[in-house]
Amino acid sequence: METAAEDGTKARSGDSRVVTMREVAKKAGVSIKTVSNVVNDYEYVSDATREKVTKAIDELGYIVNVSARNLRRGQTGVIALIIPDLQLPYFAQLSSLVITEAKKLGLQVIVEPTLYSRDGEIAALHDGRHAMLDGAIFSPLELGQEDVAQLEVDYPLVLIGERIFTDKVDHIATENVEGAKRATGYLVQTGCRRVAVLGVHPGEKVGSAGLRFQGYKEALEENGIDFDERLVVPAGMWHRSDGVSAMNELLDSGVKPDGVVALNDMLASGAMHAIQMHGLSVPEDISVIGFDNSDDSQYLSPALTTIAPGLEAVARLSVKVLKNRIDGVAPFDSTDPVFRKVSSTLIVRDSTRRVIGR
Amino acid sequence: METAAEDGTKARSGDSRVVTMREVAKKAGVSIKTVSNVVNDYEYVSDATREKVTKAIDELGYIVNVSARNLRRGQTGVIALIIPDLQLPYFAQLSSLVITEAKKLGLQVIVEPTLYSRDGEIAALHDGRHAMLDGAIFSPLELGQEDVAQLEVDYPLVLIGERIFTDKVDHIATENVEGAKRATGYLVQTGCRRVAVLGVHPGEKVGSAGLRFQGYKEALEENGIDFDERLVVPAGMWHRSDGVSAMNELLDSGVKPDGVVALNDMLASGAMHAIQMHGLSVPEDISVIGFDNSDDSQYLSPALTTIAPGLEAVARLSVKVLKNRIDGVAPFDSTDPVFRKVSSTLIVRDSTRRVIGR
DNA sequence: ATCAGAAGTTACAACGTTGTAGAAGCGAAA
DNA sequence: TTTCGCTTCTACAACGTTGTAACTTCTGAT
Repeated sequence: METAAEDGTKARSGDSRVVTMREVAKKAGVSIKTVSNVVNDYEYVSDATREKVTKAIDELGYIVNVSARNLRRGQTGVIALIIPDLQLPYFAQLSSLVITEAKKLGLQVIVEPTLYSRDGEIAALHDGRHAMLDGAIFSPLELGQEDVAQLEVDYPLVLIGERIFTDKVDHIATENVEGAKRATGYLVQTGCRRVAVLGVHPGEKVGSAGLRFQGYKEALEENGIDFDERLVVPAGMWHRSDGVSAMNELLDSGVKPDGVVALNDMLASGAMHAIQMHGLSVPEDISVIGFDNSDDSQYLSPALTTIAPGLEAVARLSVKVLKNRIDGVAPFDSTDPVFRKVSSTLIVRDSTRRVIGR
Repeated sequence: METAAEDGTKARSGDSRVVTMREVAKKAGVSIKTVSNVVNDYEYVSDATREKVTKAIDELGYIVNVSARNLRRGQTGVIALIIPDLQLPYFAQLSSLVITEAKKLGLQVIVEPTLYSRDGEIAALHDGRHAMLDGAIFSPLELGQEDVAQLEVDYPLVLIGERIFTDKVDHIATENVEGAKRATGYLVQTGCRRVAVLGVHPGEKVGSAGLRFQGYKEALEENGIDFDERLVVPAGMWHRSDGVSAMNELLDSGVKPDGVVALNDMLASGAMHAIQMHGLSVPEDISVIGFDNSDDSQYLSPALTTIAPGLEAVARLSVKVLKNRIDGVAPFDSTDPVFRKVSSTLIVRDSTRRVIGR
């Protein structure tokens, strides 16, 4: 079954030796370089020659040796996506989209989960493995504003998210403030006057929790609604069970909210559960709105109204900018680092009441 | 800012040229091959030389050029993981584990989602991109028993899951039958006598749904409980909302189950919701048990009792077997294709009652 | 002192591709 | 006819590494 080759190189198991350009060239009766030219769609190849070569390629089942090409070109066509955890729906979705976008541009993706470790993030950025990567997209979770220096690496890097802000690295951000503002504003439009917020991280400024909370406050202010400290419920983690406890805490405390802005969909899911367990109904008694438009938010009962942060655009833009950098092209006609904020969308489903007067 | 190199090769942006073994060798006063030997931990290098070289490497900031190594060795150290969808928690978890295991063995992973397309699966298996991959792990969803031939590829391939069975390819399977049997048996031990099953795919034999349903039936038989067709609820999809509808259907039909085996955790989550919306409680009125031990099953209310299919083991074994094949080593001392079934575990949480008599 | 064998090191030739530079062919302008 | 420019094709030399085989040097047994 195994074919052992004469020299050190191992032949792939199966029937055939590996075909090289040399053999294709011989069969087609042209030079190796001409085969290369055909493979790379070089302009100045006559139709006759092109056809001869293509035929030979097909007959021999030739495929380019990517390692050799990489060596010669000094590139690999592979980028890294550095994220905290592939199991978090948000990042699973992001990864999926990045992989799809990268494929369109002929890039492959190696996903590198840092598993919530600061050292993991630093290691991923500086790891020698990058020797074989053309660039990286990085979504920090542990690294913060004080670690800006870590981002100065010697390969193309695109930053996503809102943990760190710097003008030295390309950055694709999402509308955390604006999104939460829109969510809160929407609840107000539907008639809510006592809007609670779940999942706040007290003291945090930069980072999803801080920014989303800020959006909540801005919306209240714009709508002339007084901020009420008692309607603010912190939650360190953003799992479903944290939403359950936070909501229970709120309901048991006696304050009666008529709307809830959950800082992510998991919290919203837990909150809805807690509300229903209290014998109240969503959205009649209390409206609930989430954030992220995670894959299963539409399958909750009731289906969750939420903010879609535009991950597709984040994926598309970050891959595009990275690809430009790799190719030495200036993205968006600017040599400076790019900063782009992707706009969010309100997805209205059944966990909120109708807008008044429509 | 950009440094343009003299010849075609682009230097990485930043201050330094790329360092090669040649330069390290010169600095350390040894041959290139000796540097290579040090880098590759070759046994017969004197301590003095090793130190000289290591020092030079550090000072110059040398890292191996993986493309050159790949070319020379005929390998890339990269494997593909072909799965239906990275956004499904089950596959996100699997991917995460495979990446971790692969890293331990010095392999990198390219995740290739086929997005529920038959052509996607076939393309992923036969794609020319595999030129740069050492092997692949494949979890089929669309391909079935009739497609066995598609698995005959000329690179190392490890199959996981239960859609296809063949003795020509290494295969790591999970205990679908046994797991569902254990789940059902456990409900019986806790006193359930009218155990419903949710998510059945009528007519299916191979595949998770068919196998898990079979386990359910075997458990009933072993426990001397009559099979009741009315307690079987089909569901094509396995989303949370499908669990809600299936459970509603069951409860509204008048049959009164005292236990529910949901064929996955999402269905279980939906089922619990429906039960609670009917004013019944879990587990007092109806026990619910899931399957998969998905990441958030512990965060449901109540926390879900479920079957953990041993994905860590699947990941560990599949990567190990693949690595062995790549290295030309016989896994588990057998040259024949490997077939291993990973054992499942019952995770007892709060959605089921206590075992009687304990 | 001699010699076998192990330990330590090295020169050389690949691995398969592509950039460079230039040759060959050909038609049109001078 | 010569010259020029364009198209088409090719020889050659890298890219940076590692396997092979051979060459030293050293150790210890004879």
